[in-house]
Amino acid sequence: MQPRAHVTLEDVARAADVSLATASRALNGMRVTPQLRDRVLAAAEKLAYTPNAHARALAGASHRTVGVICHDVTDPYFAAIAGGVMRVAGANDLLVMLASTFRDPEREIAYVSMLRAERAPAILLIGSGFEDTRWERALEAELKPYLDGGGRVAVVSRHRSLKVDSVLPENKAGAAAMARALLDLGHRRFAVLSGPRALTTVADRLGGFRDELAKAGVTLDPADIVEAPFTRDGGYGAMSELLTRRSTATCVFALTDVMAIGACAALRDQGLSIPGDISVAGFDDIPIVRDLTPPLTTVALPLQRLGETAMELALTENNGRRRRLLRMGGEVVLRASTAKLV
Amino acid sequence: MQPRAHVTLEDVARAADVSLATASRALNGMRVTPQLRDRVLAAAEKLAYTPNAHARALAGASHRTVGVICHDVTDPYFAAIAGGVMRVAGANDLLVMLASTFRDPEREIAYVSMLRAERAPAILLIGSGFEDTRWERALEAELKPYLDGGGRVAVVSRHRSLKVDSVLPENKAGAAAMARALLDLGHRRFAVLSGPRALTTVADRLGGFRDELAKAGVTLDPADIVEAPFTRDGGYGAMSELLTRRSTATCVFALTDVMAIGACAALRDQGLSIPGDISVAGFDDIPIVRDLTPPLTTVALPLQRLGETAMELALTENNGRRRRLLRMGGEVVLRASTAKLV
DNA sequence: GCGCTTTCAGTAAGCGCTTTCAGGGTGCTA
DNA sequence: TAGCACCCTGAAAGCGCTTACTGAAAGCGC
Repeated sequence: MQPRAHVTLEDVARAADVSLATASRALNGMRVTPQLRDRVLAAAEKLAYTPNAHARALAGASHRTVGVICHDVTDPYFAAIAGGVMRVAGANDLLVMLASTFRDPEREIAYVSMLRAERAPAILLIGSGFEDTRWERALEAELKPYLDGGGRVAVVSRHRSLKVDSVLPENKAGAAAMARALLDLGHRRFAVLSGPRALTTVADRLGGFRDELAKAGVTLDPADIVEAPFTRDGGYGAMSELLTRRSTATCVFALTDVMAIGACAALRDQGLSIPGDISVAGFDDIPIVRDLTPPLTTVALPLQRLGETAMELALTENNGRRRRLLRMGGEVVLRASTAKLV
Repeated sequence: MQPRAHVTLEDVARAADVSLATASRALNGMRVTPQLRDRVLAAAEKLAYTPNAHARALAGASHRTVGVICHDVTDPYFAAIAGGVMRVAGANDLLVMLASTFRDPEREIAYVSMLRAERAPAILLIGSGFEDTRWERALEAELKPYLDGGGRVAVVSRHRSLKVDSVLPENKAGAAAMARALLDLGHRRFAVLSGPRALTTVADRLGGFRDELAKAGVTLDPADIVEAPFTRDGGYGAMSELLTRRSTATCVFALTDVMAIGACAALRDQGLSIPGDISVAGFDDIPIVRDLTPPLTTVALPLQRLGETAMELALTENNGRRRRLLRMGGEVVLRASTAKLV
């Protein structure tokens, strides 16, 4: 016998010989005579009934799937933050819909639109905004009606003009602190492995680093700044490029740990020792970096907490006033990948 | 002015002075007089209209969100597979809903139920099944009606009794190959860092390893098998335990790379050298292991392809006959973490 | 110019559920 | 025993959209 495509509430009601309303109430735990309730539950069980979430959502029941949009789930930085988001979501009995844009602004907007269509109660944007006015406008155009409709939005990282709750990692101050720490170690000649200029995170970290160096009278040679994708291979390529340029830097600052890992691989492949020949520092403090050899000096961000906090912001009312959680992390963690210069 | 909670198709139709049906057709690209279509599109744009996905799904339009359930997104193994899934999904214009069960069987079933309720066109189960009859029954009970209703399911890793399309990594043969490779290096005394016995993956890898050793007349001392969670910290703990037990093993085989990473950290913390004092091997070949020092010997699995293949299986018709893609990966990659015993 | 097909807009019937509203028992008070 | 308040159940009205089906106008051949 070919089973019906979908068992509906009506089937259950008929099997239990009650009305639709009673079946619905029994299934949702509202007041119903125990006898009837048992009949309904038994029928539902026997028919392997699953409510149609769409019908339910359409009929007004609030639903429990929040959307999280990040740049790349395979990047440990986002994975760690997503882990935090999911912890809090799980504790609140929420499903998480995780989407990966692969850093394509268009796709990011498409995802927001999709989530809006799904009437997700909350949308979390994890990851840097783009310094791109056209994109900002489009995103805002998408978000505005969503917010007006009662949707909740929270972002991790800076978005220039978004009027939403934000969790802001200490990118600028953290990079500045790193500059100071590296200067303290005696370094004077630096190279930076940078990411795409269009990301606000890049602007903040690079700016913070450069400005702090400038305060100490150290300037960053433009030839010592290499731009590459925010990936392991991006870091590898950028470091290789730097080596072919015969940079005289004694210390390389990678704007993310993931890039730093690639940089270390490139250096190893060239037979250079870290920190003997050159020091390497990163940013983020993703879990793996303490297991590297040498363990990586970096700027620590409480990644999991970033995610947890964002989710909490999205779950609590903000009464229309945007909240900004600043000063998340930013302490320099000196490990063995950076050496003191004598 | 307080905007309406949600702009509906009716608002658009009214603004464009056409009927609901015409508005719907215009928005969906069906044949409509250009003049009317433009009016509808302009109205939709002006009102920032987004169709309600639930209403649309309910009204019969197929929808484009597939569900992926994995054990832990923060684990690079799953992240890599998920990356593959998303690549194929993206190419087919599908949204991916990624859920993390944190290895809780109950939660896994809850997620399947949820996805079923959402009427997702496909569900992907990434990660080992549990050797637990009760759980299997429950999962099957959930999946059966879904499949009967036209849902598509694909799994990565072995599930004992699920009649669905499967992508099967070479766990057993891979572990056996590793045993042979390690024996060839001259090792005779092994320890294994194992995961939860309830996982089929554990049974396969441990069994394959042990059986192959047995063929060579080498037995695994039960005291040299330590069971711990499939995480970095699990590996760290298991290795520490092994050290306090004063195991005489010359080589440690961790059932996953992630555990191996933890094991290496534990060894380093005890001042032991790899592979000088002890050799370490893992399983999976997650991207990071080649950047470790020393790089890790492991059994290579084409992680991204695993995910891509699973998604492809779910997207193509199987005409009711389950397909099983075997022999995915399983080659031993010898790196510097294992030494030849003289 | 008439009757035919063809084209395209509008009307209305659901999709499966929640929830308001009304009605009919029941138990209590007077 | 009549009257009232309660509590439950059932009928029915949507939620916002898609898609037959209907019907009018326009194009065509003879």
